[in-house]
Amino acid sequence: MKKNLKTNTYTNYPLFKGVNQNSINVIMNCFKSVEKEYKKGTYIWHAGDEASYVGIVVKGQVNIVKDDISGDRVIINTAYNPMIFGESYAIAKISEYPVSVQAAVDSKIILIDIDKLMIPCSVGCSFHNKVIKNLVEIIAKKNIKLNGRIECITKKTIKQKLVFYLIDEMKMNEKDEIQIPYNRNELSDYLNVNRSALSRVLSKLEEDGVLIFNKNKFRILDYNKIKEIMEN
Amino acid sequence: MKKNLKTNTYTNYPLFKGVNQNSINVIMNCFKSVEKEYKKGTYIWHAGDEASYVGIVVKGQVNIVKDDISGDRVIINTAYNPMIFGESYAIAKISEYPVSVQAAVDSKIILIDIDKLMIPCSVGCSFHNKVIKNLVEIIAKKNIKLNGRIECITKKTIKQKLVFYLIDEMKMNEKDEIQIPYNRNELSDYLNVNRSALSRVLSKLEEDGVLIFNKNKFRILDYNKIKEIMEN
DNA sequence: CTCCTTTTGTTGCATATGCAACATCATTAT
DNA sequence: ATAATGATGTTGCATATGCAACAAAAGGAG
Repeated sequence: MKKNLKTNTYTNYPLFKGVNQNSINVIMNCFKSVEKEYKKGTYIWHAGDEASYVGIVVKGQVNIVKDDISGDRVIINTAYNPMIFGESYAIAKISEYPVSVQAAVDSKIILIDIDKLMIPCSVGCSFHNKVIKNLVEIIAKKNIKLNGRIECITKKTIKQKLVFYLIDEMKMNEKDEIQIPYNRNELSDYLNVNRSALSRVLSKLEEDGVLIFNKNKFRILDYNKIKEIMEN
Repeated sequence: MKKNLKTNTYTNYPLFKGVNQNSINVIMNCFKSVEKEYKKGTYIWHAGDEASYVGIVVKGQVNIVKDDISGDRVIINTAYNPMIFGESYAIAKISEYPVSVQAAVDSKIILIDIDKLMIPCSVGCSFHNKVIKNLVEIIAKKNIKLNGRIECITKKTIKQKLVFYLIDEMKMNEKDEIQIPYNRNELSDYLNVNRSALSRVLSKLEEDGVLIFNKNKFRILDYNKIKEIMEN
């Protein structure tokens, strides 16, 4: 499971923005970080576990999920390379994770010890403070994303939630055809709607010529109708 | 409108945790902060405005809201003394506020210039870094609260949303009778449900002996029934 | 290829809730 | 006190969608 982290480059990771590879290597050792692989469907951690790590997605995709007593689940957020997850609990000093993290596909994750990350160390880690500053910016952005998430979920109809989500993703990727990181089941968990009801709405939208889709690829055809949907 | 800030104490504000009053006074001047009063219903800022300030609630209550094209609104969050708002946009360097902030009651707000807050100054502000660290912790906690918010909104029924919210508030206040910061209209915006439908559910819950309420005071009577509701 | 599993789409039915219109009660101003 | 305004509760109706059960399609393993 363990691996020599020095062989990888992490300069493109937001967490290490502005830090050169040599420093990252030092930091990584200083952090006592561990790289692990997770098969699709397995959990990086469960809600209720002791909050000890911040995760970096090296490969694959993880969903931050909340399962409830009645067997329902919501996908609260999704992280893929080069994103991180669990950082808020580190900073807010929460003792137990309130959410679970599950590998959506086979994934490779670096787990960093929370204490090591937050307490600047003495030797060799001159860039540690830089990392902490990066962390702050990441959290602030995630915060804003969560606001958008709430906006999406609170739309009245499935149609509106779906369209809001798709348009939002398209804006972010600056493309009018996007590939979403969810299958239907996951998308319904993300939008917080029933899967079959979602299918029904999707079929209707395609029938009405609003959009076309194939698997997890979506393209908007009629922006006027989209606008109409959102204004309704 | 303007006021000499030195006359007030701010040591109990999370933003100034660990900073003594003298330093706070220096910082406040260094920040070029302004104290303003807002009548109930007026806006501290609108979505789309240039993001220039972080707000501190000195008195009253503000709702962070998102209005959409179809005239619906969601209350994303609520801040009262001694909370702050708008800090994420400061740190994430977002140019326009995506949300509006409205005074829920007559309120007194300190507005701090974003740039002044984030860029450590040279003279006299030795505690500036401390403030920034406080800011980080605040954001992380808000992040976690937003997760809980999503969990609440995504409950299936109005009954479940309501109960989830009330129980959550009661846990936080460690009381079994609470006074919520919303009237019915605001509560419906917060839970993202129809006001009259909320009233209907409330009446039903009272009729069934699950809880009692008067205005914005709520008390749980039957925890078994509560449990049943959430497990259903 | 065939078999099995997973993913996705379809459909009938039940129902929670959005909506609108009105009633009741509380609050504030004159 | 009276009037006006706002907050809250009530109710009938329409409907979006949750749910369940099944069908169809796609993907993987042997």
